[in-house]
Amino acid sequence: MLINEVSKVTNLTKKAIEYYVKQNLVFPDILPNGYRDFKERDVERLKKISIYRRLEISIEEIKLLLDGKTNYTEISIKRGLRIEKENRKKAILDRLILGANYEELTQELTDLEKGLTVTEKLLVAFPGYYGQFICLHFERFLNEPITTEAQQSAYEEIVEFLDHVPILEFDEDLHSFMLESTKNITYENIHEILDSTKQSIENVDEFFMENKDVIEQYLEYKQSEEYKDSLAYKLEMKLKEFNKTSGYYDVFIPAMKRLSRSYSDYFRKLEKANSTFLKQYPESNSMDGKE
Amino acid sequence: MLINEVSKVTNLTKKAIEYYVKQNLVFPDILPNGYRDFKERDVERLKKISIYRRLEISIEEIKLLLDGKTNYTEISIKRGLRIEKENRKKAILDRLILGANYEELTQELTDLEKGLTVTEKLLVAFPGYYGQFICLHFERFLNEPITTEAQQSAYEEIVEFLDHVPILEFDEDLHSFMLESTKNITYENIHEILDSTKQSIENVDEFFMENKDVIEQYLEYKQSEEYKDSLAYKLEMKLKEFNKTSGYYDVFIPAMKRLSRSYSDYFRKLEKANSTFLKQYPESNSMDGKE
DNA sequence: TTGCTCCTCACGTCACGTGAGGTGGC
DNA sequence: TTGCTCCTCACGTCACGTGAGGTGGC
Repeated sequence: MLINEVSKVTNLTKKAIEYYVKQNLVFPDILPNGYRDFKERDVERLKKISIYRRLEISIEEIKLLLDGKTNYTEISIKRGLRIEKENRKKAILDRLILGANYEELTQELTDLEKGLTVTEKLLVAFPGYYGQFICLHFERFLNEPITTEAQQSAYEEIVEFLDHVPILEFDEDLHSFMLESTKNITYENIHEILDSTKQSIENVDEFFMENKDVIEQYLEYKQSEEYKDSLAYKLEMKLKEFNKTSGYYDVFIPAMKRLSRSYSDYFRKLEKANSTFLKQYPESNSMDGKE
Repeated sequence: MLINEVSKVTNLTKKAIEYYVKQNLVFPDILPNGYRDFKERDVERLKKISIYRRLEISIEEIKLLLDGKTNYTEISIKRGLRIEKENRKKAILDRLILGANYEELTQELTDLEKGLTVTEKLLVAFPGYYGQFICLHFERFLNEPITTEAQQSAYEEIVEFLDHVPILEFDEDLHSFMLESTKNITYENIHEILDSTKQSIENVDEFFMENKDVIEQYLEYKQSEEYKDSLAYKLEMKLKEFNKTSGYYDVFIPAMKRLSRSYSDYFRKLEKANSTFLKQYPESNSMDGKE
């Protein structure tokens, strides 16, 4: 099929198709006269690409999608963050309408941008779903203005840490395990998970009462051979190890506590919940990984 | 003040400042050695520009803002529409996560894009606040899928109309009157106005009862000499004239009724409200301008 | 030969960033 | 002279659009 016909059936312009060919998104055969010959498989790919582009997914991300190196979840998370950011900026714009003064808005913009910097760096520093999860987790605590010297230096320490933290690399199997097990999750889902975690930490006793069965089942599973042979276990060990050696526990978490009052409140509650948990189930390991 | 110092006090990069100079956003003096000499007034402008850029306002729009040829309201409206669009796209993306099929999503995307096309063309075709108002007004009726031939041809007629409608030009005084009287309005405000209009049309009798005093005061004002000398009157006449001669009433409104079921419902209610109104206040003109 | 399709450059977009190469000031 | 600042090109970015100029197929 020549480019003109492909253009008609995919509703893409010839120039767009040429561009995708040059970007190595599709690989038509080249006929002896130099004409591009698109097969059915190319046309199908182009149709997908068309949808993705109309949803404003970048060429780079489309490549990852088509190669199975990312999933919609990652894109959805980033999109959610982008929309959140636009909403915040619009809110500031609307305060400009109401006659707020420039100094004040400059300060607010700076605080907003600092929060965004940290979330973006988290997303870059930690791979896949794990990065998305901790990104949205900490994002909730990054809306406070930076007013003190201590906060400012904590912020700088965090940025320094995230810029130099060794990249957490997963082998092929762990990576595809994570992709596969999180492929149906959206931005909103993660928010729900985070909210319910917060809820349970606020009302620890109630949570333990209500979910006694589930918790015990979970603990049992975690002791089982089946679990210890699983990729989930391998992943958990890998993350624990990384958190210990990278400075995540020693540098990042303490700095977050100094940066954000709401985070240090959260952390205190978490510690309390954890000790309650340990009293009740002394045979288990702690609930770490939820900092 | 030389560029290095300006860069420090404004927190802009030298390259950004150079770019703004080249784009004629600021006009530093040029010293005999070719160096740019920024005055206090330039620095203040650059500080504003910095805020605007951080809010993602384009250079072109910043020019209009600084020249007083637009206000924050216009920007807020466009921003609101942009965010709305991103939300809709994210919703489609999330349905991709849930495994919706491509054909279906392609159709939805197409419907979405058609709605966006109309809103954008409305914004271009009608100036300032008036365009924003009717844009958001009709936007509420543009979320229906296009399933029939009749709808498709109505859509094409609307696009054709909007692409060729003569530009509604206001003189300097009308333009600045409109800018001035709408400068404190946000995207959300317009939505509130539209919603309350809709409410009053749904419950006409109640509305007339509750607002008897206000309505009568308003009608009296509209009969007064003061009103007939005002720019508001001039604006109203201009819009009425335009709506009659441009095809707005004869082409656009009928096509909208064919395109959108919800709009034709709304229109019918509006007509009923209008005749109730005329029965009650036969001396007044009709309530037109709310189509 | 004519009219159509196909191909590959080359340049433009938007708001700068990243140099290179040259000059001015102390 | 040295080290710093200033200046003006020139090229790159992202996802194409808009031609120009040349070739292939019927």
